[in-house]
Amino acid sequence: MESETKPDALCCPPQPTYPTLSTLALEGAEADDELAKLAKAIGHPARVRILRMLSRKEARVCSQIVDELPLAQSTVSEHLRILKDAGLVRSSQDGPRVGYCIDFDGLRRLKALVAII
Amino acid sequence: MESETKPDALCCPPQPTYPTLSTLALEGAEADDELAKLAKAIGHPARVRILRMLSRKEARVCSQIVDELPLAQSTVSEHLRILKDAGLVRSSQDGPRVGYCIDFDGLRRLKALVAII
DNA sequence: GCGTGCAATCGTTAATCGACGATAGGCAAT
DNA sequence: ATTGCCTATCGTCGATTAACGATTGCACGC
Repeated sequence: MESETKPDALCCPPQPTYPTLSTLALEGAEADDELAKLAKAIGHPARVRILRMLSRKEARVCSQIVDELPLAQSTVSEHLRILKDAGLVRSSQDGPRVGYCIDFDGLRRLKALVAII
Repeated sequence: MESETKPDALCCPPQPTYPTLSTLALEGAEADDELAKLAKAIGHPARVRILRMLSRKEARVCSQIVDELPLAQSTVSEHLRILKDAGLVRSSQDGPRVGYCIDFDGLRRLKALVAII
């Protein structure tokens, strides 16, 4: 996998200083595919709940998220993987635990793409 | 089906004067489910393309949409049904044809729900 | 009434998703 | 090194999705 490895006091590293966000297209076939991919990632109630949890900073460690949801640990892990693949969530190792947080770049991108529909 | 039936010069009737939009919750389990449902509806490139088409008023009649996409008529009809079920699209009969247009209430709702994540 | 053209529905198939239990891997104490 | 905890991955199963061709159902012109 391509995870981050640097631990952090609370959660993930301070975002790699948003790369090429402003140069990305908001329209066209590529943007359509990108929006579809992001939307698909939040197209499940459990994943919306996880995103909301993280955005309130209510829960960050995987086990906390598992406790909040009526789902098996493996299922939650899979939802987290989907959110991570979509670029909406970041993770960091913190000893034996894994901290999760919002990927604000991805979320901003989603909001921008939705806003201009 | 529960379609609209009143034809209109170009497309759909002038939106039934947005009902309870401002009283709907933006958070909580119901809002999560609602967002997931809306996001799922646009979680496919073809449906994003259709929404964009309609928002530009580039194509409104079903056959036009079919012509713009590399998909069979039945497949496009299914995508339109999904968008309609989600409340993102409206339809109106115009003789033997069917006009489609954005449901601005639904789209606004989607944008609002995404914006506050 | 009768064909014609357009769109929705049906029926099928392959692929993907969602969920789970079981297993494997990694890290920190012991 | 061994143990114990936490998370990711694997394997499986049923449900859902996406796509298509074929069929049905309408609304109009003739």
